[in-house]
Amino acid sequence: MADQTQMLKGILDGCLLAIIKEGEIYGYELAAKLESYGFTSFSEGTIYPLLLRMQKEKLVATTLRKSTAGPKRKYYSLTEKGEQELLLFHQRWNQLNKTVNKVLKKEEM
Amino acid sequence: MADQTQMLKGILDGCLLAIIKEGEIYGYELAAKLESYGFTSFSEGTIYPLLLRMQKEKLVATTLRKSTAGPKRKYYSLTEKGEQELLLFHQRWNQLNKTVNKVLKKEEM
DNA sequence: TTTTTATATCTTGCATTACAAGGTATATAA
DNA sequence: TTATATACCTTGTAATGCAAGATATAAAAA
Repeated sequence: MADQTQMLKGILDGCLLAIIKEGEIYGYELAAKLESYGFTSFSEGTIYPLLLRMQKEKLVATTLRKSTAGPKRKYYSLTEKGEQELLLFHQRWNQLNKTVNKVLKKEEM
Repeated sequence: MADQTQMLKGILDGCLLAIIKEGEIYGYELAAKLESYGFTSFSEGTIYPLLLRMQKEKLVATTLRKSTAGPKRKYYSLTEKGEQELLLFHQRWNQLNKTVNKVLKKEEM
């Protein structure tokens, strides 16, 4: 049956937007931040394709900057469209949350 | 970007288990019940394959019974394994819930 | 100098799963 | 006998998390 992997579908992108909104951040750092929030460790094969997708959709803008200890970092920031998408995500998530919790609470009785 | 469709992945099956636990129910009825809980209407192309999958995994047991107004109904009930899976789903859902809400709350400040 | 290590990003291919579309069958009512 | 509501199933598609592997840079160790 479904594991955490499946549960993340359609949720991870919203979380990325939320974290990027806190301030410019680059991919490698983002992966670490997600873990610090309680997500199980993230593969780069998950993060980078997602970031590229969001860049294509113009939800995020990017800037390359030199690193002190490796190749250039690609910093992400939210666009106006990204902010709007984040708001929509909030709504979808809250709705889902409410509905699922209703189903689960009912079943406990 | 992801819509409700993607968000449901790995969540819908747990919700089905939760509803079936409330009492024996057949597929067609289940679809209606989900709507009553606040989910947007469900295609039968979503429900039936999922139920068959859960049957194969022995999470649910089935009984055919005559209907008063149509072909036979296939009633589903939880197996012992299904109950355990439901518990695991609860844990996964609560964990996800906590983590995502933490990310979203932070971003609001 | 050469090698190793940590940092940093990207690509390819796979598995899972919600869903649309279409098909079949039964019972009642018009 | 036709229409309608009920009830279930199958096939194919799209979306997306992730494993595995490739590439590149900079600092430290050998």
